[in-house]
Amino acid sequence: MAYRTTPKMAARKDARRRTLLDAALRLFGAAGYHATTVPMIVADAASSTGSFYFYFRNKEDVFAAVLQDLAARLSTALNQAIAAEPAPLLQMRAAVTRLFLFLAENPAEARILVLESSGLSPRLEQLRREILATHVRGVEAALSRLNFAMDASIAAHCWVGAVFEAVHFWLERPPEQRPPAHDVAAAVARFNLRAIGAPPGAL
Amino acid sequence: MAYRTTPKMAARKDARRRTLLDAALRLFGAAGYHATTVPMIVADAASSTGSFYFYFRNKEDVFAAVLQDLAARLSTALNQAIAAEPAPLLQMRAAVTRLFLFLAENPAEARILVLESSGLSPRLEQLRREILATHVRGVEAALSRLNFAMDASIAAHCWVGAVFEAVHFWLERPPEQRPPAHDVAAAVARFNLRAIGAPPGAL
Amino acid sequence: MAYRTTPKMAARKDARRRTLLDAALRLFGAAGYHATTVPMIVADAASSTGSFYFYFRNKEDVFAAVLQDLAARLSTALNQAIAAEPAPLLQMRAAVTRLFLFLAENPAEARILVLESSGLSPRLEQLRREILATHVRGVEAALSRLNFAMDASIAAHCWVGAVFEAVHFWLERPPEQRPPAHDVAAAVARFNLRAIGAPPGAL
Amino acid sequence: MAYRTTPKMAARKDARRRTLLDAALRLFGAAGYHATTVPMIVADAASSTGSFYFYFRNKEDVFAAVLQDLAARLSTALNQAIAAEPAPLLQMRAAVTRLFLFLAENPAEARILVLESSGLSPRLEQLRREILATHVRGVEAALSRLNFAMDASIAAHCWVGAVFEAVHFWLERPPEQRPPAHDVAAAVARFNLRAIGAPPGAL
DNA sequence: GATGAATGAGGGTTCATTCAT
DNA sequence: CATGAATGAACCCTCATTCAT
Repeated sequence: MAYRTTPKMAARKDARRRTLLDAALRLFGAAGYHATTVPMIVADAASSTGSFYFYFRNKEDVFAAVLQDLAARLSTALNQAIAAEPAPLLQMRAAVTRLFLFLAENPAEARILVLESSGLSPRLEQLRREILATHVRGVEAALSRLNFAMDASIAAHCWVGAVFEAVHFWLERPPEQRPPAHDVAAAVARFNLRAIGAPPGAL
Repeated sequence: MAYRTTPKMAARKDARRRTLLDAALRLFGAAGYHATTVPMIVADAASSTGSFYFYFRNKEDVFAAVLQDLAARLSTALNQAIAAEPAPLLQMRAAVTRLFLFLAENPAEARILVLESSGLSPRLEQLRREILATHVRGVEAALSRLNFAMDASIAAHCWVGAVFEAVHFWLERPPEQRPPAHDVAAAVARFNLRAIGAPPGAL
Repeated sequence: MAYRTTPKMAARKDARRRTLLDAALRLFGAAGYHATTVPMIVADAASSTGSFYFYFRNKEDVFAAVLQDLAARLSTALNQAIAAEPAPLLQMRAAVTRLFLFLAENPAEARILVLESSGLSPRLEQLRREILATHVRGVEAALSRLNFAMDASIAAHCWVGAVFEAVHFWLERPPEQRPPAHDVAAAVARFNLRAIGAPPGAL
Repeated sequence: MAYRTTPKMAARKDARRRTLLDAALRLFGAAGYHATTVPMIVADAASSTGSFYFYFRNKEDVFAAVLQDLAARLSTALNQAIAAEPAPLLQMRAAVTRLFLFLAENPAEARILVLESSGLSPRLEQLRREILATHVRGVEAALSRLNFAMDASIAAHCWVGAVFEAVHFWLERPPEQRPPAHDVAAAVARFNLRAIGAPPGAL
């Protein structure tokens, strides 16, 4: 009846968990889910198998945690970008741009979200799609409000698909050959805005 | 009496290879690359492990063969669709529509191209990008000829990304909830044509 | 102000040990040695791993402690039962009956003694045999005194084996299908007494 | 269309399976289920992990196979012994004797059947008990036919328990200190026959 | 060419035990 | 004395690949 859990210990615990999570993000992003092994994560985090399974139920669980962490950060970034703009069309443009830039600046996150589709468990695939779906729904809602003549749901998916493929293309090129991210983001935004029938003045 | 290789034997050989290839396509499309094992393919093709490794170097090799076979069929389909149209814009619309329909009608192929072939080995990734790039270059060339003001390369990627994501979305819904494939294909075509600045009359 | 070890503290210490011991008994009895983990015991006792290893050397050690505790209680029960009877044959009957009833009334103890403590480490096996041997020797001594014509050692083992197997059989049936414990105990006693040649009048 | 499975290959296959099975029997008998690992079995059989899992679904499966093999051999031995005797009581005596001798001559089998009770999976425990139960039912049926005044079911369990404990006791002694197996078997038989009220002349 | 038994590296995971706080 | 985070050895099992027949 003496030693309680101190705040310092809790901080250590959180730090260790973060270390593992960061290593997982890095490796999942670089090698994909299947090629990343628990021993690899553990080594990269300078931790141990035991610790890993102390903080996460299993490999699937870390991936889910990585995904959720990523979703939260992406969501924050997008909301900030949107909130900074006054009008709907400007908000949509800001959203595309920010999404592109977020992924361009965070390649690990981008690879996980955009191309790590292969053979995840239903639960993980569901989680990954949910992140996209959240974004798609946001676009869809905006499109509906804008009242252009089109199927908002389909257009929203095309919209997101266009961004992802553009990011993928940009990321797969060697860094020194990449055009400035901002320029590409702007071009993608123009593509999408024109696609939904935005007036030329809005581009 | 020594046997020489007769044409009939060569046909047999090709048939066996095809059987394995078809089984692989089916299984990769249904379960994904990682969840499909060589024993599964072999069982599905009513063949044997030994035969498998006679016809293919390894598991990655069948996947590549499946991808290439798929690419050839897709390319044929697209070229036919394009050749049937007189004007550039009509051709581009036909290409989008045909691409969407081809994938919607061949879910195994779609899953392989859109979902499964990401995040695999560099060689496979390369192959997949090649297939995509072929299509993208076609779009890019057409866009350049149309002479609209835009970065043709980026637009081409957005264009393809829009189709893929739309297909993915369409395929992941339960069949009874899917809107008619033709309608969605048309909507996607409109999205893309508008995005590249096609005159409203062309939609 | 330095604290000295007070009697109250010693009591606390013993209490904590007992809590762990009781939890271990419960779990070993319910799930068996291998399926019971140290974390499980610790959780059941609302204690901690650290405490566990303060009071016991290791997992094997708790099991040994559980066995010894059990042996002491069983021994007390048997001695009481025997002391209450005037004549040797009556005492032997009382011993069988009490043994059966003790195990029937304490299923956790029974499973540990009859089922679980076999096939473990030599040290544990040794301990279990010791407990059994104590009882066997009692029977053997009684048999020798009775002077019947037989190998007392072998008969003593058969005697104990008969009781254990009968208990096992009784315990493995669903509670609602079990005959009254007293009846079975009496039947087993008759079996054993007849086996050692007790006169029919003694049954 | 040429090489079929030859008888020679089938024989090899059976031999390999037997090798693994024998190694498993040996090790399970010596160390128990939990202390025996698949690597140990594989090493003892001079085989490989892959082969092991080619012939058996998993570790539990080998144990089941060992148990079934053992049950068949024991059953054969007992049936032969019984068939050789003309009268019921003589048959029962022969059964006890043979059971004892079988276990005394096959220590690995004995340890598996008699004391490897600890913590097996329900399925395995069920299988093990079923072997005993078969024997118990045989005894029970015989007792019922003899029409002695007793609960045949309980007596049958005591009967088997007596044999097992006697075997266990005999086996745990160093070989040079063991009394002749035949003498002990005879003593156990006398114990059991007397227990069921056989007339003194039958002993 | 065809077959399928054999291999073994390597993956995910558990859990008894230790030790800094 | 109490706590629980940290460790890592060892387990069971899968599956791509090889090779004798």
